[in-house]
Amino acid sequence: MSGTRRQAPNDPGRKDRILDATLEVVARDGVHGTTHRRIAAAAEVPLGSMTYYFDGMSDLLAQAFARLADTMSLQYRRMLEDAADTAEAETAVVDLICGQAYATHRELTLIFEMYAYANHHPEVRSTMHTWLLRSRESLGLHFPEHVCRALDALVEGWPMHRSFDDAPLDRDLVAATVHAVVTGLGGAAPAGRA
Amino acid sequence: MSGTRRQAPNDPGRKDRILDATLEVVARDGVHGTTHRRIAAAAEVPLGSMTYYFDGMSDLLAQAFARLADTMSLQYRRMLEDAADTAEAETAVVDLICGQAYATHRELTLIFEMYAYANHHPEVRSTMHTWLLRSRESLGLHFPEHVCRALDALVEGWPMHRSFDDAPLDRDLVAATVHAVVTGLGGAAPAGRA
DNA sequence: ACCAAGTGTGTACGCTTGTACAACCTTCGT
DNA sequence: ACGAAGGTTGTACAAGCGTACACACTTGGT
Repeated sequence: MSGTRRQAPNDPGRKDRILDATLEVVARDGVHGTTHRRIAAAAEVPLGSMTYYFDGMSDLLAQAFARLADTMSLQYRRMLEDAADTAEAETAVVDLICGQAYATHRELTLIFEMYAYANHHPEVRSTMHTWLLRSRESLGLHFPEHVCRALDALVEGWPMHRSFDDAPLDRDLVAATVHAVVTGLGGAAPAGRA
Repeated sequence: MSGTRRQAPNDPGRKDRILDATLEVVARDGVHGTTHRRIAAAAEVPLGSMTYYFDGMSDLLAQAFARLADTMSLQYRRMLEDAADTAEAETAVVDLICGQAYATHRELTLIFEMYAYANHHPEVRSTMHTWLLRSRESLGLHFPEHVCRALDALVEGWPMHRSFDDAPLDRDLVAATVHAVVTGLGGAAPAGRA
């Protein structure tokens, strides 16, 4: 009457360690410099584990990126959940953009890699799409739909500039812009929409 | 009295054709799937030409991406030069975002690849930086500095969403957002700046 | 017509890669 | 205590890679 499972894994949690190591290598060397061997070395597991736990390189990267998307989505949502009113929500959005806690340099690098990779791998592309929807949903806790779209574009685009610009982001400018979008778009959808 | 040049190239313009082919392959297979052999096939030149014209793969990609940045910068600038007043400039920005003429799907894919690659290659990173400055300069033809920064973030971020969202971009919403940013930030810099 | 001199190329080599798999090891039910 | 079943790994291999380079070709000056 014992279950089908005869033996527990020798090293539970190893799969997760490999996924973490994958993101580490991708952040350091880019997808184009990521190999099974480097990941194995980073995770301190034998090479054979790569094919044992994952069905090839695409599968490995797909799962690693899914993990990244999940982590980021959760942070995103939490920051907006913690806001009590619209004013605090605006501040949260500014924080997301300025990246004190949200998108560190490492994470930004990973996001770039994921974007690029997603364009050539439908499975990752769909993960990306879900992430997008989740972000919008989080913003939706405080703002109307059309404002969410505009804000999310800012949250996406501005940190990217931060990544290639020497000058640090001007927090006051970001705050002013967010405020302009929120109040400027008003409560109603723009002309031409239902 | 003849110059130092003893012989003209047999096939002038081949270097450019290789660069174009490189972008073609990168757009199709991503940087991680780009090889000398595929580029050579796409450009219909022998494999030997790769090492003859370029000093390795990094050099090749760096020059190809520089070409891309140049093309895009020029389009960007032209659209803003053609605007006669601020209202037309706003429309131009909306066009840039909605991507009728500016960032096609192919170009967007290439930009993603370049972003990702730049994070691991200082030379490309600096190309990226120059591009950023040129964009801002183009916007500067019509808008004050701080507005340029906000607008450029939108031009960057929104098309990225377009790339992963099924629903087409809502032009009216984009126009309303651009207008909100331009008028909302007003003529003066936000508090806290000189 | 011919000869340098520079342009262009086919091929070969050493290396790294992804992946498979036979052998080993750990655990659990008995 | 022990066998069997499934978890785990070291190693091997074929494929594909970047790169170098000896050779062939094309051209311009005379």
